[in-house]
Amino acid sequence: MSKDLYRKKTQIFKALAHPTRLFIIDKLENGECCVCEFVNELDVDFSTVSKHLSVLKNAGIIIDEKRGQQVYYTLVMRCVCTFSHCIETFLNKE
Amino acid sequence: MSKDLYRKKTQIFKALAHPTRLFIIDKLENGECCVCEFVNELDVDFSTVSKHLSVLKNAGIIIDEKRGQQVYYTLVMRCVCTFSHCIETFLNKE
DNA sequence: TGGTTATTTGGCAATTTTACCAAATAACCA
DNA sequence: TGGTTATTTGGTAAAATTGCCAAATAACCA
Repeated sequence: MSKDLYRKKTQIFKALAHPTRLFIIDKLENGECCVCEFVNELDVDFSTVSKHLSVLKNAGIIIDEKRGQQVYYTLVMRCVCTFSHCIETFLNKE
Repeated sequence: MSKDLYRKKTQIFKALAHPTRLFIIDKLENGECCVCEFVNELDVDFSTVSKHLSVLKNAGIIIDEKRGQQVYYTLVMRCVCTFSHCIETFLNKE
């Protein structure tokens, strides 16, 4: 496999490698959410949440749609959830 | 889900988020390898390879076994491969 | 138009990750 | 025992990531 493909794949894993971003993915598993919903549940600045969302968006894991004043995010790379659940099972065994 | 679980899950993703470590995982999909095999195929210092292996080992993704002078590594978190293939499919679509 | 709300962007200091070199350890063999 | 090979560990400078604040944008409403 090419170096470039490994680099691109790495970007996906890097995008997921943060507690806040994993929380966002978990919430999105059950359907779209607007930015304000994440801000309400996370104890971080709204600008920080926005930057985490843009990391996931740039990686192609989620997409955004503006409706009125709000921006809604949707999970497109659904297999992240499958893997995430596998990790949970794995962690429970230890 | 607890903050601690998110932190632990993040460690798994961080451990995977490097081109060299993804290459290692790919090779291990087909069975165990010794450190020297990775060093031969990667254009980095052997101490660097060793440190990447220890990152994966500490995350519980691979395990090691010493036989003679050599150390062999085996992939235990096999679902990483499934996800890795999903990402490849995803990247090919774009 | 002016004000309010929702979100993103720019900038920056603190923290984390990375890769190399040199040195340490460990197993084997002469 | 001494030398060689395989691997890990410690140290360090460079690069990347993070989270906050302040400022910019963008949409809505009075």
